[in-house]
Amino acid sequence: MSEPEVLRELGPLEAFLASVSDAPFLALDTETSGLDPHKDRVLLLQVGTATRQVLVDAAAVGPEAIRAIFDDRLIVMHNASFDLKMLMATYGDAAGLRSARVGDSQTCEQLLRNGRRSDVVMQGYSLKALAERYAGMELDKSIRQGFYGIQSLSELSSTELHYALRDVEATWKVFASQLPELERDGLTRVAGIEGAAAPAFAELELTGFPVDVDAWGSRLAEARGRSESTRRALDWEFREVADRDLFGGSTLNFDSDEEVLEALGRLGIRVQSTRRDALMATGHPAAAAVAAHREQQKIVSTYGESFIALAHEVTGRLHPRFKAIGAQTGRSACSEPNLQNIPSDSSFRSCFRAAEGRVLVTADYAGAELRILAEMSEDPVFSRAFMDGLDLHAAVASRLFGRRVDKESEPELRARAKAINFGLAYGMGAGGLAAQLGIPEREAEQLMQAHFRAFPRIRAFLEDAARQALRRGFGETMAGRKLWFTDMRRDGRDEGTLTRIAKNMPIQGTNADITKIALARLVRAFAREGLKARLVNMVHDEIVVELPEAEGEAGAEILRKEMIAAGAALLRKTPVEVDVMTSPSWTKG
DNA sequence: ATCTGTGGCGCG
DNA sequence: AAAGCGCGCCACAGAT
Repeated sequence: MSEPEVLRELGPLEAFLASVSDAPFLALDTETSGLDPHKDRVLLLQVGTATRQVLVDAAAVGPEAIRAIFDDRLIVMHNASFDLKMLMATYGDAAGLRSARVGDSQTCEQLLRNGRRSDVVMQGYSLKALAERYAGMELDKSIRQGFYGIQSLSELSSTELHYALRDVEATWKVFASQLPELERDGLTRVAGIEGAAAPAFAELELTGFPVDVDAWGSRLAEARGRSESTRRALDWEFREVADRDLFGGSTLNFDSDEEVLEALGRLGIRVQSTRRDALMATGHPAAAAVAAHREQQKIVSTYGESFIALAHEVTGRLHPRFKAIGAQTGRSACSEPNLQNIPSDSSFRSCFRAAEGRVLVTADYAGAELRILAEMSEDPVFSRAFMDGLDLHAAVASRLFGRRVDKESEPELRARAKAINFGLAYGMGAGGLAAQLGIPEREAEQLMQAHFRAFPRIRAFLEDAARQALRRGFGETMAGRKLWFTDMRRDGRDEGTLTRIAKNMPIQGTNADITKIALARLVRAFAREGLKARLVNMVHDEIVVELPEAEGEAGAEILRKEMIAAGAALLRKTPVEVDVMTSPSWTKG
């Protein structure tokens, strides 16, 4: 085996790029010294096609090499956001990665397999697995361990360099095989959306969400105080039926459902579950005390030490992992920590503060899912309400209850309509609606009937979505993202659950499509306008950006404009509204 | 000592 | 009081 050549200058790289200029796309891979862009770096760049690849010493070249590679070409990576994140950290803004044209063989595979049996059976979406399936190539991923912790390329063996080249070859072949399949399944557009959003997800992870660790600690201490007090209340409520420890507290473990149910039973309270609503429905103070304590414990445990310990030792910020396709609907997911389930009141949210001299701009789509439902169903009342800029829940309430309803005069009726809009739209039953509204089931039943009479298009659309899922075997969003139902019974999901998923997926998934289009447009717009704005969080229909105070106004306008444009790209008839707020800290939408 | 599944609950 | 959908994280329980 000959020693692969490692390029160290721009000239030879440009010559190589010229020699493959006929290729419809190039594949790119990197080898890094580790996974943390704030501690590790790119060591090696590999770029090429199925037949020709080169290696580039990452330390020997500058951002102009990255620009030369990307240069408005389609560049395909496997799990693109990781490579982009490392490249952004290594080469900075001058590399122009925020305007890159990107394809991602990993997300493409997720799009192709979404809900299909192979999605379940296949061992993940690793390049190794796909290379085997698509190209019959054997990749030995253990070789990659050899790169971690090394200081320079000279430590790499010729074997390791050959393996690095094979990863590019495999990525190219996999993507080339995926292209006709994407075309066949009508997924080309959404594959483009996912690729375009990859730089945005890279930026989200790289930049991180700025958090005031001291302020967080104070909020946590307050929550602990409340937790101690709810605990004392519990000890009192259960004093007759629990043993005491040395300090007079009860020895009951209130985190154990079994023990709690048993103890409640000894107090004469029969309840089937320790869910909050079940406890509250008993009307017993001891049950309410359990619910109150659990609420505090949830805060202390989920948003406690382990959460804030994730603040990065170098940046002091939270750098979560975003899964671009985290749900079968197409939604993203976030972990370590999850920044998509921070309590919505201001207690913890206000601890997310922009760095000195900067501000946060928070922008969220107003009523996104209901606008999508209006667009897809073409229901005249829903559509008219949005076109006229009306309050939809109030409009629906007026129609349902036969009199004028607005937020101020009839908050109760409006709240009912809101619960109906959100619940019934996705197949909630009369029982669920009754529980939600605290009304008898008979009344809920009548409310449902009235809703379906008043909005026949909503019902027809949802039932059609369920029917199509069974007949065609898949549901789809407005961008063509699909979820296959043919193999979903395997998960032991019953017919009812499947129809509800079928009703919900096009709506939730279209929302995800729109937000991803917006993310992609935003990073490009910020780069184009030369702003120092950075994406720092996204929560399904909300995007948070951090930028210098002086850029605040311009940045806020770009956010509004690009998010609205993203909505209009899919919703042709229904107007989209975006609420934008600028503040030193994260504010509730 | 770890692993897996479950119930519960934070968010959209 | 198993059912409106989608996540991730916590603690428990039962297993290895």
